[in-house]
Amino acid sequence: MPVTIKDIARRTGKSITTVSRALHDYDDVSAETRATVRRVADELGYTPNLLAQRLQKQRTDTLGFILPTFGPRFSDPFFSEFLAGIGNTAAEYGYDLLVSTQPPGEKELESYRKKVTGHQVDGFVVVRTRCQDQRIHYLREAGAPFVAFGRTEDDMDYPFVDEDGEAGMRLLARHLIGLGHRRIAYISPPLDFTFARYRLRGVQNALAEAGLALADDLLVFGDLTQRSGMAQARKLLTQPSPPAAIIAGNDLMALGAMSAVQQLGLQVGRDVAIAGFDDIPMAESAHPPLTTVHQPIYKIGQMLTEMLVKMIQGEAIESQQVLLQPQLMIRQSCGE
Amino acid sequence: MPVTIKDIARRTGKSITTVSRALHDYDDVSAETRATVRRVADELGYTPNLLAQRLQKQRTDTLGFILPTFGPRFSDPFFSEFLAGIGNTAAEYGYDLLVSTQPPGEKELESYRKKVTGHQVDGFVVVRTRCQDQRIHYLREAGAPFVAFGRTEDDMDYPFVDEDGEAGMRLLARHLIGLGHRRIAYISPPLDFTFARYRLRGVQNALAEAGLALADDLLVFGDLTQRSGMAQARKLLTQPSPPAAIIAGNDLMALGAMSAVQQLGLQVGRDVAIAGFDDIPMAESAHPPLTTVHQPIYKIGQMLTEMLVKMIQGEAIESQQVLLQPQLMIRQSCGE
DNA sequence: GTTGACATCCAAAACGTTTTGGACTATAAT
DNA sequence: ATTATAGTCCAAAACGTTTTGGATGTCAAC
Repeated sequence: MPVTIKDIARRTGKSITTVSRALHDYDDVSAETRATVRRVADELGYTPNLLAQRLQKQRTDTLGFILPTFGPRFSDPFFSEFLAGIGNTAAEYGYDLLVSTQPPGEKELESYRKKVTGHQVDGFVVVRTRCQDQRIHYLREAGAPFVAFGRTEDDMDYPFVDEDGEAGMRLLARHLIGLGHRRIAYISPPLDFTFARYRLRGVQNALAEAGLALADDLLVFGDLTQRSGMAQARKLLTQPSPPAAIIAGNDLMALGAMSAVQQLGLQVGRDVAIAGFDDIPMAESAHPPLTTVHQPIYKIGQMLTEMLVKMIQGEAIESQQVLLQPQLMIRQSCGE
Repeated sequence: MPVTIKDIARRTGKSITTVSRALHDYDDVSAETRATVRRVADELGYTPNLLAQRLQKQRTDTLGFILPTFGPRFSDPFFSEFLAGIGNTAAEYGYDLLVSTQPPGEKELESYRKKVTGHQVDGFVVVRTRCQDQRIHYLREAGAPFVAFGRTEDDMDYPFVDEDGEAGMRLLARHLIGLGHRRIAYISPPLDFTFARYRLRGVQNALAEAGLALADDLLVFGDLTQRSGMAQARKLLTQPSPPAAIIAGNDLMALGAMSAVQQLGLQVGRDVAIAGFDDIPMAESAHPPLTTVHQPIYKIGQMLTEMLVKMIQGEAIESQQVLLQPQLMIRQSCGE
């Protein structure tokens, strides 16, 4: 039923070779033939079978992106913005995007492998790197092109874009210290994420600089969700000697922490300072607006995709490893 | 370099036919041959070339989903949850998900067409239907399997899942009226979205029931983003006679409206009641928690995907058109 | 000793493209 | 009159599978 190149060949009386070449502007087909082939193709409503094209060309013009979903109800604004960055840029370069959702674990690597060896994608965007990241090991070993958002802790010989989370957290913690806070708590994301280690280090460093330390009872762990930010903040605030300021490892948890503060009848910014990291859109319009560290998520998606496409096309890329400098967004959640 | 069925054939001394059939458990290959083929395949690390498989089988085991992004910085928690619903369910049934981002408009339809006629996907999930939806017209005409989240206003002869937004808004508006509010404003999403019409109708009906009417100065339009919710709420509240309650057509705008209220030095729930629609995760932990209408987004993604897969596989589906009954989530943003 | 049934195998076609390596014609240069 | 040179064209191979339609051999039954 669908119209193929063969139909055009039959209709024009030309060979399929000629039709193919006419459609691709080869110069060994006369202007006249090219014109008729084009016309007939239009009349018949021909569109190439991309499967066949790809099988023949041995590339898919498709990028892979596996969304690390934790639990079924998954809703991280971080990822929708990142996805838009990748998706739009991929489209710009004529690439499609094959998206999977897959919680980290056993089957995760299998997903990557299947897509690589099954020739489903030309390359991968890896997101939210872990300290020892099997995905990166595998892709390197398999020789598949890929780029990553984030670093790893071991061998880092691969192209990535990341923001300097350590510097970001240092800025943020210094800001809080500058506001006079001494008891500063930190809600850390799980430490198997590389970014979590950098951010923790940033907090610790800034505190150490000021002669302070991150006491054990002021370091808690959340799972990046708002819910866990709320729970952990409540835990911190109902201690015998609660902190005066709480930094969360990401904005979602910070927003959760703000809820906890308010539920305890306290006022964010006056009674307790709250700060986050990421600067998701929600941060600006939260109440009060959240002090945080900006991360240009959309742009990072863009940069990564451009790098990946260039790698796939064999072009040289200027800088393989980009470390972005963070920008502090001072708003009202830490007081004036 | 990659190992093909031909390599296995050579290694085992069998034909490629036999190898293929051995790998697929046909019963016309001896147990012994099957075993050796399997062993050699494992040794060589064979994985089928999915492109070739698909070309031959004339199906792709891939579902398409085109994300209607508005503007570059796009971040709607609604979609990340929906995407997780589709993605996880698709994976469960062995389907991949091809995601594009594409603002509504000219090129949008071209995206659909290219993926359908190029045999890139077996079917589509269409989201956020419009009153006259070209996408649906096209897919119907092209005979491509698809399901939609939402209805259209004209011909509705296609499989969809939707929530009864009219009923939902009626519940919500009645609730506000029950709380004693008379001047109730509504921030509507653009009316080319079908769901926007239903929701508006729901508000109007409930008001009419109570002998009220939605005055012209109490009906404004936003673009679904938080920013526009804030702007429109500000506009409403700085009028000569501001409303006592504001309903927003979705949660994101409601959250924006809450910000506007607070920025004007008023208190949400006491001075102005605010309500939304969708019940995104953020709604529950907003401050104060947002009264809204629940919409099981993840589950809708699941249901749609299951329907679509069944359609593709030629199975009958029990109900082609599902209209979910809404559930009111009463929280604190409208007072006690 | 033919017939049928069964088990096991495989060559070739097919899916829809692109590319290779010419073939053919007409004109220009020798 | 031969040889180049362009300008057009196309048959066939290739990409890696699956499926079709037998082929071959063995064994039992008649």
